[in-house]
Amino acid sequence: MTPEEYVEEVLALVERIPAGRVMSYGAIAECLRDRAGRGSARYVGTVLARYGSPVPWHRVVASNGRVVPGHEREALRRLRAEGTPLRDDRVDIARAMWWPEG
DNA sequence: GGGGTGACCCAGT
DNA sequence: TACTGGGCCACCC
Repeated sequence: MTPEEYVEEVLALVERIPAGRVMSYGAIAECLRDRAGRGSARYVGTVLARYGSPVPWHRVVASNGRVVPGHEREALRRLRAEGTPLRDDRVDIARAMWWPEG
């Protein structure tokens, strides 16, 4: 599997995250590990930094609920609009975390 | 082939 | 709660 194909897998998964829910970088990496056989939280972050603009990237947050560095305002604005559970400027991961079925 | 670099994660303080 | 150090992994010089 080429890096380009891995990017496509990441973007496709991010697109499946429902409004009002989120996934962490680590969760995405672990989820794709079965399909792609590789990948890490760090690399998922790198992929979204470079290629994430077309997808709902604001639904991807760090495992501690912190939103995307450098895009806090935009991310929080969109998350609030979707009704994502927030605690101050962080996502309430326990309530918002989403996993694909299967 | 070696080393630098992250939109990370976790445990300890 | 905030900061630190170590581990991590794939890409890219």
